[in-house]
Amino acid sequence: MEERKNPKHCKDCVSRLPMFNLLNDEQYDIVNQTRCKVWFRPGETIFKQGTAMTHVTILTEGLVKIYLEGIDNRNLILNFARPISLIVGPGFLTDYKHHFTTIALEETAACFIDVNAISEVIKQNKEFALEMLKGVNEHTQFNFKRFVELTQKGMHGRIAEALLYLHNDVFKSEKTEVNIKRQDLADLTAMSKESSIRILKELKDENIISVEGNSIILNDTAKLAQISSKG
Amino acid sequence: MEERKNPKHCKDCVSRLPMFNLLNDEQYDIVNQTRCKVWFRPGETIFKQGTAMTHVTILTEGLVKIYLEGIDNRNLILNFARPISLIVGPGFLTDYKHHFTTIALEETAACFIDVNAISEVIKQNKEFALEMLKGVNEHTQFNFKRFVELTQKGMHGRIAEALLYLHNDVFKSEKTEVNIKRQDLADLTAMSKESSIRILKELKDENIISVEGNSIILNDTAKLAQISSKG
DNA sequence: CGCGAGCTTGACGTTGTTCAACTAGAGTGG
DNA sequence: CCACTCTAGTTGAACAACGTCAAGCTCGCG
Repeated sequence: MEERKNPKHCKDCVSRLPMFNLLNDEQYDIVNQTRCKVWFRPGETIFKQGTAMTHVTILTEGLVKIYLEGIDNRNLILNFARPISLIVGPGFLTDYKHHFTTIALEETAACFIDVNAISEVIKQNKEFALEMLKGVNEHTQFNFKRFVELTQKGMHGRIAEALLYLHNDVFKSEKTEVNIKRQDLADLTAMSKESSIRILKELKDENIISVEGNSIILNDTAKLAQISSKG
Repeated sequence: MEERKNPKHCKDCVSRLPMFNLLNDEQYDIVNQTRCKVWFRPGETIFKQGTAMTHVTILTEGLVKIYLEGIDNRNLILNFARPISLIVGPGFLTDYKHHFTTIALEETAACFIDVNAISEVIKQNKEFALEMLKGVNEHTQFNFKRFVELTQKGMHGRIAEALLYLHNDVFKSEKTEVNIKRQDLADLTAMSKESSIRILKELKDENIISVEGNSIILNDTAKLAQISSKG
């Protein structure tokens, strides 16, 4: 069991992405040769914006936040990622630099694969190449949606949207509970930390959510969806 | 001459993108079979957000604006495109829908190529596939930059940035003159039309720009760059 | 105990939007 | 030719949204 969690070879890994099933043995070897797995503690940086992109990252355990380092030390969180996710930034095939920073929020494991190995596999395997492009396009769709939200919705709508995103896509539990720091919520919704706190307080006063520290319980997701849509 | 501008076959087209030089004769035939060229007048919609993406678009003449249809009839302009540009939205390989609207601003010609033909060529030609992915990643880099600007800069910075973008990437002439409607400038910078007008007026009063109708002359690009960077 | 990081609150100022009114120019039909 | 209309631009005043600053708070941890 532990052997399969931390296997000798990629093709025996239970934490592999569906798209890796498209590879044949030879292509698995190419990927496996340069592969290395690393554990990160909460708060540790996995890779930082501006540095050289020598590897692509596969998140196999934990939780990370992915964000743009903006102006005057302000950040903009693009998304959170859960296993199993392939993290390939837009520096791939272009300037080979990281265009966002990735930080572990929980105990997190990541496999690193040399970009040249990935390029080689893409060249050898058409289906893999298409899946790669498909993945990038899905991310772009997500970004477009957020682009509109962040520029056109008011703060209440943005917070509501963010809470639903955290619930549906990041925490996904039966319980309607999400866990996030105030500053991260602010960076996710493009507002100041104080504003995010104030909106949370209002939602709490209306019993739409309950707050206890970093834990936020969504009592009324329908109401949140309504707030989100009307701006 | 006119023959080469409107040729019988893609491979004789002078308006083809560098990446199409990677194709062999057979692959050119695949692309050419379904190709059709259409002219659009200013204001005409080339394709609209939400409709099925049956073709990819190659802009061969003119100028278009590409924008997201947002909330309450507000739009967000992603970018302007000049020939020769391959326009492939994030619906490609995913839901095969258009995720943005494209409208001609000048007399514009576009070639349409069936998405299946493009998929087939991508599968057959590794280098072409890599170029495609590279192109998408370059767009993503551009979008990230704008994402930060629109959420973190003040109105002055956003207008200054927009004017420099229009000058450097869209109009590109020796003259420091750009041409844009007030509403489009507002949609490009995520503000109201009235605000864009007011900022332009301030810049005009400081002699940083000159305005005559839709024509804006950038008298002091250095100053604009400075305004853009300090927010 | 004391320290530091994150959270909270209120007061205040700034930024940016909305609304309404007015203007200018281009096209259209009588 | 004029009246009419439509669109785009412009302006000011009122208002709402949002950020900043400063202070005090809580809680875990050494």
